[in-house]
Amino acid sequence: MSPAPSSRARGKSESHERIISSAGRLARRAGLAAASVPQVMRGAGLTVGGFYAHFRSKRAMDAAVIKRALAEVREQWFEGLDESEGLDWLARAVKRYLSPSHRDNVDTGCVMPATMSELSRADRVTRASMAQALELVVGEISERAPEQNGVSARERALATLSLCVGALTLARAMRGHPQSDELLRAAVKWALPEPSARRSRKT
Amino acid sequence: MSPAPSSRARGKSESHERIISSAGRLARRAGLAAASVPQVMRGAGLTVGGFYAHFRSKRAMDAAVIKRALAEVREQWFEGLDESEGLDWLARAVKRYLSPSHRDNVDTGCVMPATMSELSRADRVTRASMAQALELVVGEISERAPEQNGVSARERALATLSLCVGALTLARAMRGHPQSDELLRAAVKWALPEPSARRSRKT
DNA sequence: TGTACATCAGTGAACGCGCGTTCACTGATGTAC
DNA sequence: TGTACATCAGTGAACGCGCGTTCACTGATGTAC
Repeated sequence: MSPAPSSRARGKSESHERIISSAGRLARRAGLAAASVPQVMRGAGLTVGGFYAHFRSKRAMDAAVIKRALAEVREQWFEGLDESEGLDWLARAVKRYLSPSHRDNVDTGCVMPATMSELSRADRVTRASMAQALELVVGEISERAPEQNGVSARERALATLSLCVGALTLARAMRGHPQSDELLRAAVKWALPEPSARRSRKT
Repeated sequence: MSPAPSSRARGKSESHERIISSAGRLARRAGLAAASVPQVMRGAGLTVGGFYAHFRSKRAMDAAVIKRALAEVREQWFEGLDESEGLDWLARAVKRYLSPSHRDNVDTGCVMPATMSELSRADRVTRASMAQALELVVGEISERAPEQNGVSARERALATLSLCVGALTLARAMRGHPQSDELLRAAVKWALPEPSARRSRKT
């Protein structure tokens, strides 16, 4: 009557997981449009035909993938910085986000630089999925970001996120040109005014 | 021997112009990938077959379109702000760039939010075309941007551009949600610290 | 315990579509004599 | 001035390809008796 999840059902949810993770990898590398159904399924070790047992449409998968990938963005912002607080936490998070290694590590890095343009043109479901996930990121950053000179923690979180996403996207587009590194350094400096400048030797 | 440009030649360069401008419009609205050869030619009042008399390939057109569209970005940053200088100039430029009307006016606005993700994955020619055009924008903003608290004019130009592009892209993706306006306001505030905050009532 | 049937995750071929690119052509314009 | 030829911007049909989606099917697993 209430059948426990059979091993078959577990098999399916494992496949579902592999599909989403394959799609996330492709979306980070080449955008949502390049995460095509055949490519995604091949990346998951499956064949095209099985796709529609997992998602109603390609768009439905897009929405799910973005929700997942933005949850991973949130994890990455907080990962390994548990012991720090306030400006110290923000400085470490921003410097990590705007590092050359994050710029060069497209496959496992933040999904936003690779997909924001597409997302701004996506259907309502995908964008709602994104707005909700992004609000979680902003909310959690706000709880830790210090206010400064009449800028609230939430305003600062929104501005810092914009600055970080913009700078990383531009830096990736300029990859191979000297302006790319220069841009990352300038963005870090602007995200973290005076106080961190005093002890920036540490980085 | 040196035949003056005939009316036929003028006809061709006019077509060339219409093709680039059609592609620019489509790229702003839906990205470079959506600016397909048939769509671009239709928008220029021509048919597919004629395309390859104007460009060697779709990629070659992409490079030309981005160069043109970024030159227009430069014009738009400076347009109508001739009489102002320093922080006053920067404040007006940033507020205009991060205005709700620029966010909503995708077709004629800045090309970057619509194409940066694609550009970071484009071929070397397109990216070189972009890097060169972007350097011009940054250079000209640097000449007018005021330094502040040990941040040079050039660093500030790079950071401000990153912040503006990131915020506009995110705001467009969040269009329809209250966070969209909130994000634009927070980004303006962060781009223009204390001095402009004192007289921000004017806006 | 053994047999017959139901379930259902996944397969693989097929569809119509728009893409980038090619090419034989048309027809208006410019040049030579 | 009039005629024959060359030029060349643009046309439109065709190509092979990968896309999103559908569907009849296979075959392993679970259930009933």
